[in-house]
Amino acid sequence: MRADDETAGAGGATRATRTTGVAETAGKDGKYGKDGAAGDAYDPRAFPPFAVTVDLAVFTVRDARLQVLLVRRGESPYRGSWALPGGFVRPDESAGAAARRELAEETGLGADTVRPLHLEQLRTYSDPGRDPRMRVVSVAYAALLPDLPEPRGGGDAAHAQWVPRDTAGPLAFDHDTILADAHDRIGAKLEYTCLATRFCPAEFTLGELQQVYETVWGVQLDRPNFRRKVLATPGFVEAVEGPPRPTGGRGKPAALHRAGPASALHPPLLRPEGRPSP
Amino acid sequence: MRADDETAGAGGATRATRTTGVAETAGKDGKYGKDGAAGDAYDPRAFPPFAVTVDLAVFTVRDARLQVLLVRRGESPYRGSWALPGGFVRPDESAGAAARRELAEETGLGADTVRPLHLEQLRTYSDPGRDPRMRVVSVAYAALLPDLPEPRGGGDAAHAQWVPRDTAGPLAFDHDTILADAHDRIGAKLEYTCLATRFCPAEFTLGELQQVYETVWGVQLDRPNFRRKVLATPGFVEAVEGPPRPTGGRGKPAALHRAGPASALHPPLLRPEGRPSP
DNA sequence: GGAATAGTGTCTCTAAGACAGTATGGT
DNA sequence: ACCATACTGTCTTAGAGACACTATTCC
Repeated sequence: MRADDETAGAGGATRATRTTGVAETAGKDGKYGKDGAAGDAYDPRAFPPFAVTVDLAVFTVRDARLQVLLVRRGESPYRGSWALPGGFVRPDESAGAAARRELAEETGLGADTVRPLHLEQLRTYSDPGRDPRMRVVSVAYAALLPDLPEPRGGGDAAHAQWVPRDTAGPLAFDHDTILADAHDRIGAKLEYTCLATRFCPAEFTLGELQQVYETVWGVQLDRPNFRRKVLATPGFVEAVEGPPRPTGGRGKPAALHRAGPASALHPPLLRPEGRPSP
Repeated sequence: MRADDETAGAGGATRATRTTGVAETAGKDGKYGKDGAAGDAYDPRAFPPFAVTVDLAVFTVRDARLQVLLVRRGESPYRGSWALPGGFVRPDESAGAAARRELAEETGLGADTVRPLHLEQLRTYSDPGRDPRMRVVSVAYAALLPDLPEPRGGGDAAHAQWVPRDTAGPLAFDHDTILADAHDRIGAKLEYTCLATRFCPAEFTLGELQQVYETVWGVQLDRPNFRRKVLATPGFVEAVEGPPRPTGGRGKPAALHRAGPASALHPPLLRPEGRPSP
């Protein structure tokens, strides 16, 4: 598990710009919304101004590898570097809505396709020095996609691209940290939730589901035991009637399943070796 | 487990004010820091302005009850209501640093006392309608305190007060949700981390540690089994040499322990009944 | 002695790890 | 024929639940 607070933010503090004296005053004793020293009249300028963005760590499993959606930056700083997709939160939407909107834009998928996808708020990155130009607070989200037929549509999203997670080189800003946190979180959630099915299409084989676990965790699992565990967990998967599906040419075709109604796994499906993060 | 995205933020959208056309433009195609349509020159006003605050869910176990630190609001809206302590993030500090600063201010504890305390970022609340006056994005933190000798110091913090978690009535803003999320998260983290020792003083008995689990989870645990599990987990607790401590008058004095170097529990200490949240 | 809490020991049962063996498809 | 994958079954072991029992203190 990753250490998870950025409390020691003092390192970036000297570098940060104090934009206005007004802001400083508000932070010190105005304390908007918390105590009443300033009285009821509210001055919209009496708070420190921040930009709020969302950053997305979008994962899929393709070709037995964990892949992440990246964009190439077209402007400085970090011009030419890879970065996580993302953008501004608009004045009239929540961060979650912004994340879903950005996901649709960057993948080129339609709103209907994006709606049922799993979007999970990871954490918020707020170090004063994380963007050299100004104060930006970013709410990070992790998204899980099945390996969709339309890789990234044909719209504005032509610059977004799937990159294997382990070759995702140095990214812009603090996006390496965000990506690592996202990978950790997804791996941990596979243990005690039914999240893995979100990496799979509507109908999938147990081999494909096992592939998700093996790819995200980077381990090999025993097939009979995996099978037993999944089938013994009520509501994790449901058998689909009908003919089995051939598995990539070779071997016996496998029975199809779909995601069941359960969302949590009890007891959890712990990864081998005990340690939560590799 | 609690549903965890606020994607359906459209409900508050109609109520929100569009402050500037500039902001809207920035959100639509400026996309600061993501793509290069606007060129390299950066206009500090070309982003939607947000206020960023931190909210703290500060827990302790006292008198065998889970208690949370609340403040009473002195101004509208929600004047007179209880609320979570919190305040603005300053221009030169991270949200984590702001949370630690606010924790020190609200509890009246010194910076040295506050430094080693566990502060965990929960999630960020960003619904456009969550504050009726303006757009405020709040990063929520959970903090765990041992039952300290100085309940809340003697400074500005006279208005902060410990309240039993189950009687924490309707709170201001969306603080009921934040508090519920915080309780959920703390409960879940007790299962697979050594966090429980953070509720205890430097030296504690196994009975006190068990009391933490029972209080946060709201269940009864079998003492021998709890003992066996804790002692069998390497690095969870260490025996302290010296005389045992009498336990509240009655009964045999208990041996003292201190927190060990481990941070994760493998395998986890699952709560009874299987369900993650009560 | 009785009540209360600390601590030990033991039996049982669940579920995970390991792995042998069978079934059914492709080439 | 051979290989690859799907699926079944069995043995073993780690660890949790349940609970009987002993130890030490205050009243």
